[in-house]
Amino acid sequence: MTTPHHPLQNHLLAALPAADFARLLPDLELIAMPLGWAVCESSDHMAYVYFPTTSIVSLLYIMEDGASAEIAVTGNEGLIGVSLFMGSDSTPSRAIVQSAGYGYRLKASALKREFALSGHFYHHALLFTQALMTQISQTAVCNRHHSVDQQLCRWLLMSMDRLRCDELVMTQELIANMLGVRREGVTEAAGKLQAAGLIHYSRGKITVLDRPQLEKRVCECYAVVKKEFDRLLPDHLQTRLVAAAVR
Amino acid sequence: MTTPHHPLQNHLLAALPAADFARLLPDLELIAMPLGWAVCESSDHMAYVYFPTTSIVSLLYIMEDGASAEIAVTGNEGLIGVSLFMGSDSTPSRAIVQSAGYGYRLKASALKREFALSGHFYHHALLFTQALMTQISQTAVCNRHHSVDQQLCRWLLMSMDRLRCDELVMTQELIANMLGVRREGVTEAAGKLQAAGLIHYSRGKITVLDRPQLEKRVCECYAVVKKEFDRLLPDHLQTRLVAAAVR
DNA sequence: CTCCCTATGTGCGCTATGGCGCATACCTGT
DNA sequence: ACAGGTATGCGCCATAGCGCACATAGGGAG
Repeated sequence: MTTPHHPLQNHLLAALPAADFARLLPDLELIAMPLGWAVCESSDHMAYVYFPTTSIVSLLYIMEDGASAEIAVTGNEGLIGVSLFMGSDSTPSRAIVQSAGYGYRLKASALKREFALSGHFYHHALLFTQALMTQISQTAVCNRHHSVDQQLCRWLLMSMDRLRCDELVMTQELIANMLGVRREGVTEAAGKLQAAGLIHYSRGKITVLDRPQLEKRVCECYAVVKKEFDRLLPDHLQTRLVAAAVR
Repeated sequence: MTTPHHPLQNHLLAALPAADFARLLPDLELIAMPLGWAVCESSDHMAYVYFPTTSIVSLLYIMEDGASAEIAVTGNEGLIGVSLFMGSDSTPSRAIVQSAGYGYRLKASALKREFALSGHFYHHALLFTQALMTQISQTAVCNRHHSVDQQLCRWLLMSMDRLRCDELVMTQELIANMLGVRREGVTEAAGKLQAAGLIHYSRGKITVLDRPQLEKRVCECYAVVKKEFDRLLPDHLQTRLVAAAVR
């Protein structure tokens, strides 16, 4: 069974009134998003905004010495390329596909045309941006105060929320890059979780076995961000209804 | 000598075309911002946006266990209350006056009226928001990878940039709260800087003696954020000219 | 079936930072 | 001048995370 692709799988697009969506549809271009693809390099002038549907994209900051840290992560609840409508068209961070999948992209010109014609898209885009700011803020706080163990739980939960399944294709090395810690630190933290029976992993594949227990171990940051996304972007229900109708 | 107050001391207001500024002027209310005042509590529904002129305001996140961490800091280059025009009217963080001074505030209703009448203000407000996102992102990265020493340098430089002088009224205890580290950690880091002759401090007053050397010790985060602010908000020169004309 | 590459596991010492308790010194108000 | 509070200094130990070196193991390619 092949998954059918549709722009409505992205919540931001699904939240648009039918007329606005119809106007945008011809400009939406399905695009495969392979693992590791740099959707946007730091300081790149972006020509498109990207709407993930089945992929997950991480915003990463790469330091001068090569060390990295994840700033935020976006799946089908949002978009990549906030700077395009915030007034600039670049940021100092890099966007990397963390989980392969698909998405749609929209030319910057089409985006601006749509913003000029109707305020709905703009409105949702700004709400998403505010939610993104919350996520970034919480990342800052979490980096300061919480252990690798807790951060791994947070990272797993956030990734699961953005996929439909309980299985992630992801090496510990990559997770370490995201969290900005040593690979061994991830090995140790993941080992604890596996010993406790919460997850199972093997050679680049992680399966979550006991999500409720993961939620017990995670720091408050996870809930804060989730709550804020739900508050600011309460379109999840609508999305599912529309997606069901499309299928 | 008393400092005369004027809304144009705030760069965002100074960047407005004369007509837009004139329309806003009657609604701008001068307000004293004493040290430690919570301009906005977390999850507070905001009724005003605040434009610092001579004050500095920190965005703080307070954790469940009481630990805190600074997310970003804003002086007369920006405003407090981004959520008001991003679509919501609250955030999970708290805004605290870090350096006493003055500012102007504007009712949410007047803000929205202005946005409807002209896009200039909106445009600058969004650019500022993007710069703020960069600052928050860099805070996240800095928290992950840099030492307390480096972060103290960053904090001092960012504070100096937002004041006109080289003297900060600030205890090490408060700095520790901002950075989210132990007070003793700040004592130690500040001690090193004082021993090296870069700063002098005594009971809640810090004087920067050798700014160039501070810039040598600071991590890359400081420059990244500064560059981004200069790129996105290149109105500093204009501001000074206007401010000079007003005086 | 075998080989090799890559992912994971482990051990060791090191350093930065946290937690705690307490000493000191300075400023301010009376 | 004095007292009291507050800001700063310091020591001690615990521990999380880093850097490094290397061992092991699973799984795909031939």
